[in-house]
Amino acid sequence: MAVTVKDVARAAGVSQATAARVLGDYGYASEGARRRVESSARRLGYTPNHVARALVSRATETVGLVVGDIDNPFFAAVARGLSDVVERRGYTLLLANADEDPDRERRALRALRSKRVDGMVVVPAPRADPASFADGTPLVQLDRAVRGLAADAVMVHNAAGAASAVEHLLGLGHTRIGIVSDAPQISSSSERIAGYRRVLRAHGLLDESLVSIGGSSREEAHRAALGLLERPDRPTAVFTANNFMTHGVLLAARELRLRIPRDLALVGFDDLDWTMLVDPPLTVVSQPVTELGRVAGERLLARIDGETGPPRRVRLDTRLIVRGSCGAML
Amino acid sequence: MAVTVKDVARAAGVSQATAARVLGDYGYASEGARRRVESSARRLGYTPNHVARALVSRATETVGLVVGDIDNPFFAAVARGLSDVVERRGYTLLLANADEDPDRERRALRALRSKRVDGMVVVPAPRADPASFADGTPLVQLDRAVRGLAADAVMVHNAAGAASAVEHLLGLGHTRIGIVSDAPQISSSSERIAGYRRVLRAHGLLDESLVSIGGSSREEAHRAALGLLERPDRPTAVFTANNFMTHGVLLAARELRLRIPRDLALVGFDDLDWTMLVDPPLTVVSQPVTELGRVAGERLLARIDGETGPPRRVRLDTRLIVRGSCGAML
DNA sequence: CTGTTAGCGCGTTCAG
DNA sequence: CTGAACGCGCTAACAG
Repeated sequence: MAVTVKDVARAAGVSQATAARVLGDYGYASEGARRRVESSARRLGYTPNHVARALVSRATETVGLVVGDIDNPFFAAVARGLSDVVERRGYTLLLANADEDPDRERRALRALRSKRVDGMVVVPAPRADPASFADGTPLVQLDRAVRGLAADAVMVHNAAGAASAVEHLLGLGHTRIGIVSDAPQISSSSERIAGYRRVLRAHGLLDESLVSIGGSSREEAHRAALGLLERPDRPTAVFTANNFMTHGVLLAARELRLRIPRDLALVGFDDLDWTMLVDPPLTVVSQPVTELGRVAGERLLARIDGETGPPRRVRLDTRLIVRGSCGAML
Repeated sequence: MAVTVKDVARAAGVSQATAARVLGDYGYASEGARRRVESSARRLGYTPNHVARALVSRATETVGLVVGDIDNPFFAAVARGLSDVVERRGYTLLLANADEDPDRERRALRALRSKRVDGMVVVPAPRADPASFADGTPLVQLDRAVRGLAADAVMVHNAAGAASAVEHLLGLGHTRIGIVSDAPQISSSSERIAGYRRVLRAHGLLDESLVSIGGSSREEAHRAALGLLERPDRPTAVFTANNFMTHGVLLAARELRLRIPRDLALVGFDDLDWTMLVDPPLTVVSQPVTELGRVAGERLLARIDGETGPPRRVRLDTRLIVRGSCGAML
């Protein structure tokens, strides 16, 4: 079916080596040979076989991306940023969903490794096993870092971002501030929780009964939020550690007929398309998600290009965007 | 760096062929040999080399996905559904963004072909060139179909979906119903526009000045919506042909201080996470997006498995979900 | 059951 | 500048 270099060579009346040289654009070739080869390649519809090329060059020009779920807008934006950067260099993205499950993640990593990706960026699952990453291929972690894994990582300033949210709420006069987060086994979440705790503790306002920690899905966030908000002594403000948690709180607030911001102030982590479409528009800690993917891509390309040296950790800044979900400043 | 079958064979004291047989799990091997090979494979940390395997088996166990932009929730959900189906069969997803640009699409297709994907599902760009798809590898189109391209396609009943939206509006007493859509070169959009026109024409209410057709981005949709809604004789209801258009109309309505549904009724095509979070919750024509990806995956696998026969077109149903953006029934 | 021998398609010496 | 010859890592006959 597929036409090979050999076919083209025969048609052009040259050796396979010569044809390979002009098609692969390396080594010498006379003007005449080059023209003949190129024309018969076009005529026969030659398509280079990357898998054969990869076998000898030991480079697939492919990078792997392992995320929790591409259907989560955070991961989708990351994928976009990464894809933009690596595609410009001729790489293609191999995608795998791990669903925040270490086993699926291990399998995904094994598959990518078998396919001999030139490098990979991974958003590690909670309780990920550092050993499953250990092997020669360049790796950069994104959003979270696995304990005991010596590899590049690009993340945001999670603690500072969370702190900015809590301080904003404090400045508005709130004293009972809750948090809804997913598992602290996710390093970014644990850093956000830590930032939240640090600020409240400094103000003597930390109340552990207002800390609600649950699963990673919208549904679990919804349940967690209900648990926190149904109580008579519910918090007057809530900080959510990621977009799914924000979604869950919004749903719960609606069910309990809590008006935002009058009955409940809200600051979410991560900005999304729809945060300014809801009523009131949401005050959020925005993170440069696409940029996260781009920076991870650049880091990875640098490693693929042979950069050595100790693991590098890059932190990007978050930005508090004040909209309407906390009411007006006093 | 990488340990090969030959290395394992040597360590286990058997021939390379025998080691290959147990590692590849095909052909005969005695219990003893199998054990020795497996243990040395584990000890050496053997990872099968899929690129070598693919070279001889002529199957990469990889399928390509070409979408407009993975950052669009519609495409992300499609990717998820497709990924679920093909991963279960051991395939991995190779992802490419074409940004609704035929040139980028052509390049993406060429790259995927070079990488020798076993098949691909493509959401064709507007004005896509049928010729760029023509080649042996199994292909299924998703959401839209290219004119003159004889290939499987899985789509929704676009015209019927649009009609259900317009009829809903008509039933509520609206007589000036507008539409905001992206380019009709996208077959799904043109079918939605056609459905809209058909119903209104049947009622003698079609007014071409209420038809607003623009680009595919949120920004262009926003501008188009402003153009339609700023006029004194603006429509009392709008149907939007996809989620970006819905976003644009919502933004424009807010800027013009049009209250929904009192000043403007809205039905959107495509349901999203946030449609029930906005106020009022949006009435939409919901399409089974993840299912679209799954069905495309099954179609593709069938073709990869050797199914022959004429192109098959599959249409999935949409469903009108009535929420609050059109007000109450009279 | 096992080892030997060929390739898969392409990049890469190394003589001409 | 060009061709012959070899090897990347693995699957696939085919004799033993």
